[in-house]
Amino acid sequence: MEIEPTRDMPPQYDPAATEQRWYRAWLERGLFQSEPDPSKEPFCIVLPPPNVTGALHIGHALGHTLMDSLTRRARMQGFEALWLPGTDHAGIATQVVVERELAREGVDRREMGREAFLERVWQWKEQYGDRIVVQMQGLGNSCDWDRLRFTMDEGLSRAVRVAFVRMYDDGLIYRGERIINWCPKDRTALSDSEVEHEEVDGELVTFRYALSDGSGFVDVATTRVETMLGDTGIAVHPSDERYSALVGKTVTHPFDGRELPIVADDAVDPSFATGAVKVTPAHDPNDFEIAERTGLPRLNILNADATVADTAPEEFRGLDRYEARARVAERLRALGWVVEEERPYRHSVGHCYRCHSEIEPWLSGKQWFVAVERLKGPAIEASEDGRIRFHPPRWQNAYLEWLRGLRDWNISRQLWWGHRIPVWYCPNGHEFAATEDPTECRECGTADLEQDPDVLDTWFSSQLWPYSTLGWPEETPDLDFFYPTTVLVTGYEILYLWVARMIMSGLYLVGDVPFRNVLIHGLVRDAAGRKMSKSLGNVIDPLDMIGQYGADALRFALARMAGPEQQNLPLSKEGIEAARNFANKIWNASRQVFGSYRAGGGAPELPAGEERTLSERWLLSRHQACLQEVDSALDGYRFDEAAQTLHRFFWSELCDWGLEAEKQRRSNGSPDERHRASLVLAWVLERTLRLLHPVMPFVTEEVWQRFGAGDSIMVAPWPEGHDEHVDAEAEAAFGFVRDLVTNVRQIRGIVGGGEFRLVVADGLAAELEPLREAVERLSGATLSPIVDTEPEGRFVRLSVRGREARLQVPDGFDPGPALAARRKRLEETRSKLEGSEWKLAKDDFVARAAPEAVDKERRKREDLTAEAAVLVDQIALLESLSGSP
RNA sequence: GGGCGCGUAGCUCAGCGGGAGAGCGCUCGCCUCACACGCGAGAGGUCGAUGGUUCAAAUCCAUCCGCGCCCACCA
Repeated sequence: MEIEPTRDMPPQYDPAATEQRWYRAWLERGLFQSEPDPSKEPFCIVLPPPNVTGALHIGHALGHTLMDSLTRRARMQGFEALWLPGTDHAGIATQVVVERELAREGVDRREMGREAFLERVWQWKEQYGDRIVVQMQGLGNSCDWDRLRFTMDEGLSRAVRVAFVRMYDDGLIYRGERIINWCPKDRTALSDSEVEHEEVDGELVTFRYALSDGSGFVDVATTRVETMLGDTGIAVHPSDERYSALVGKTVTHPFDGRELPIVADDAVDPSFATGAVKVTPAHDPNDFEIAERTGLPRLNILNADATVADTAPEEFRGLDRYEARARVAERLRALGWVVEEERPYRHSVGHCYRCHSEIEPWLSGKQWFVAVERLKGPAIEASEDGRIRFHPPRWQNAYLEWLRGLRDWNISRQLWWGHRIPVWYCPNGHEFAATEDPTECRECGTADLEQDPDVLDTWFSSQLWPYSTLGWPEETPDLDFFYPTTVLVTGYEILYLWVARMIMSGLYLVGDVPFRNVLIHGLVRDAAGRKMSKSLGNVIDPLDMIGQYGADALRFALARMAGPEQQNLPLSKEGIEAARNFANKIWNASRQVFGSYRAGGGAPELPAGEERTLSERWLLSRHQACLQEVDSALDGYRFDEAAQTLHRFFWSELCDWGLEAEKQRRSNGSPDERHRASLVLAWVLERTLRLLHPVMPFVTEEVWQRFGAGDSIMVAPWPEGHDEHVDAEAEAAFGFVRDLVTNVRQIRGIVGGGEFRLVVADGLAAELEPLREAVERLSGATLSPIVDTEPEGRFVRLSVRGREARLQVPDGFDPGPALAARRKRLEETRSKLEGSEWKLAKDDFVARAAPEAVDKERRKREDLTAEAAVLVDQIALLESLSGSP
């Protein structure tokens, strides 16, 4: 009887018709929601909040796939699993986007004023801020959307103010006048972590200052000649004999006649260039410090937009910094004071991580800083004593080194969009921080208060994310239950910017680490290993891919690459296509099972052990191995291994052998018999679907529902181990069958007409009898016990795992291909055998190698010898069949 | 200038002390009653180079070559 095609399952899986339906169902049933439940263990991941301005890119897709897989598995394992989503207000990024929009309307934000501008940004946020949320849902993310947070929510804003005030009152936040990283395009200060250093081709210009007393010159070198307009001194190393006589003298500035003292300072490297440094305290961090120590004055010669300020000689005023660079060089040349040709010079220059402009070290009045000295220690300890574990562990060193070298963090930004610094000033010179808007000065009672105009670095609010989203500073049940969170999943690019700061602030403000594990995943690249970028045109858009191949396919393609050691994850359309094919395979294998299995009656149950066939016992045993490998892989965040194990088991074992072995049995007999013959397969399929669900949520749910085994696979329990299914005997016995079949297939080569007959000894024939149909179907040869007389001339001898069989071939059989393959294999076998014999003949090996190694080598020699003999035999027989010598 | 990582089949990578592996691609044959998004059978590698340790090295050590990344206030 034929297997009836399952009526409601078309031959191709259609993700588009499936995914949204299930996502809505999950949402409606509230399956993503999580509340503290003392009867369960907590599991919590906070989503690294994407920028509200952002669209879902492939990097998000990777991180989200990993987080969703972890969360879904934890949920199935019985944890109270919370994946907490949210978005980041992303100070500069968002402000720039809205400014650009305004520019198209011909409006400058400064014209509209702070309040109107902020209103406009909020409007923008209301309109577009949810876009990325919708995109995340398309990926299948099982976030608790009822808890969606935004870094500028009322609650989180309060958390920011409370954190600031607490640190301010504790002396950890201070205001100071120090040189900072200034982005002239965004017109704001940046922290050190927001500056990206890049090698740039520039020029090293060496020029001279004349000594004021006319006794000579001092030569200095610089890559930014324009800064000489702000020079206030010359520094040399104290023990540099070339210059020791000059210390204390002055040089005269060529353009404005200022006298610049020559000072001595240890920071000068006598071996670099001329050994004398022009000191520009307002435009170089080193020079700033030299000036601090030696008392040189500061002279700021740049405006906020990096044009030359009025403090410089008139002829340079208003010039852009690059124009000024050229003009100053030109004027020096005109003076004959450029002593060397300007030399091409490759050096490292800081760039803004947002707009990529060159950063200008600048002295821009007072800025707010976080003093990191007291925060570092606990953060270092937490990692060293294992309270936080990095995956892969090598990131711990990077983290520790960064912390040890960390300097105070500039947190004030000269922007409007963001958390305004909660500090107020009164005309009497008082300054204080408050969590709520004050009405009068705390010290003198005056109502004439002015709030600091700056806002906080975006990362100041995101560093609070793991606990502010759980209700901090209130002592909420959420915070109590879910904090510290389980694992933070992120790329390495924000390890310092974000991860390290969460750890420092969490320890300081909450008193415990924010997460127990940090999973640093690699970077998705194109198939050629290049970074994806718009300019290269090699960007893979996750939304496109979901549309074309389905979310499951994209997720599987990403997960199969993502191990903690994998730094580069090359993704290609072909890879996603292969994953799509896998989803289709799952679908079709299920169709096949449901062709005989009577679905709908709940989770499949296994028949009693003695009723199981050999291939069923084999499949159950292999399934246990699969389960174990998947568990251990996922416990170690080795998604690549888990995905590959599932792929191999499902495709190469379950489908290629488990499903095929008893096709006949499942298509013969009464519906009842066919159902019984499908029980083991259905059982294994149902469980394998559960193992696949965290990575491929949609297709697994769509198929799993047909079992009628529960509300949703999302809340079905994670499969438990069944040690009693591990069956070495069945694995060996069925392994023999597989080898036998493969041997026949190899000899048979091309499926031609005529009858192939597999002739075996009586004992083996009896053993294979229960598998007769499977063997015949899979090998394409009929099985028969040995007959009294030798089979007629046309046969090939087989030896499988030391057991003999003969394959009788039909008249028209062309032994050519098989013959060629066997000859090649014989050659290989002989060369291996030679190697093995040489090894065993060597006294050193037998005497010094481990006894097991020698035994193994002896067995290997025997196997190879036998194999070679069989091959010689086969070749002779095949030759006689073809009539060639 | 420090630190980390990588060079294995055409491509992307696994293996990390004892018989060279996977996926994709390629070749050949098959529309075999779940799936051509499929089935079966194959081809393809001096494991970057040199030297060392070892009975034994893709695997450990050293040096070199090539590539990538992170950190850094050398004008």
